[in-house]
Amino acid sequence: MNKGNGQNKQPEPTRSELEILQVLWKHGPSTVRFVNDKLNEQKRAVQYTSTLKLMQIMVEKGILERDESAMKHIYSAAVEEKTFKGLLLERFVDSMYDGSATSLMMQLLGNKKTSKEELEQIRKLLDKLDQTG
Amino acid sequence: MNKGNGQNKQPEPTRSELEILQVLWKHGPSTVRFVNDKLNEQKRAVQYTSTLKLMQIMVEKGILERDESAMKHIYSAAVEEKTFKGLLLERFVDSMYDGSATSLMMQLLGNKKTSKEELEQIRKLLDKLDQTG
DNA sequence: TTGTTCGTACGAAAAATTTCCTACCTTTAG
DNA sequence: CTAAAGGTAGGAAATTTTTCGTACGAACAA
Repeated sequence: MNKGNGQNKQPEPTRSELEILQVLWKHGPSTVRFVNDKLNEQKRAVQYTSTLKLMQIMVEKGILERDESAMKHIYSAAVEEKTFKGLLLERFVDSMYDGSATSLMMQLLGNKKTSKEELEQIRKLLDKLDQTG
Repeated sequence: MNKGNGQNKQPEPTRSELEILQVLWKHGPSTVRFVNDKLNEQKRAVQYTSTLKLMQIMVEKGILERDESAMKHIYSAAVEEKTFKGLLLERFVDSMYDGSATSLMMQLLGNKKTSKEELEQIRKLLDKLDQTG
């Protein structure tokens, strides 16, 4: 049981898997060739078949989807970007900041210099939350 | 060169290493026994020597420090919690949110329901940043 | 047709991470 | 003293993750 694909509960994407997801989210459904090129731009050299293999595995895991109708298979993320990142973020907060989103923000605001516009944007969001919440 | 320990640029702590760091940050300098117990509380079973080994490796990497004056070695984090987490956070933001702290916050505030107190706390921080910055 | 290019499939090697076994030393209770 | 309990060291095995070599089919230009 639990062998083929299927939308299992994501155990924890590996770092490489994440990189591939990023490309697909950013550029939409793509060929292996395209993804591989992107990776090689941003990263150290990676062989074409390595990327291929990884993406195939991700299909098995249900992280990616594949359209095989044409010879050049088209891969796309099977998980929605926002949802997925949200999940990872939550885990990050949980493990690193004891689940406190606030303390994470504190750290963030404290560390990096955020532009006035950004601060303003955040403030607006806070206001909106106050109203609705 | 670059073999023993020494404060090299952290390549990327593994998940297990992070778990150990958490314990040490939370409880301060500890014995392997203590850390192992904590891990077993929160996690699946881990053998004592596994934890030991991992912590030894971390010392070699310079992530942990060890006081061997007594028979029961005392381990402590060689990296400052806030700094280290800040670094990881920054990487997280970079890779996941294109470096935009704001969009991360958006996501965070949007997803999880944050208490009024927490929101207020953030607002205060924003004010302070406005003054100083 | 023929060979070159580009694609997938698949097995396995390589590397990195994690786990544990075994040996051996120290401390402590009896 | 002796046995039991608890430490560390280190090698090696087991897993997981990543990379690549090889085979082979389709497309395409010459």
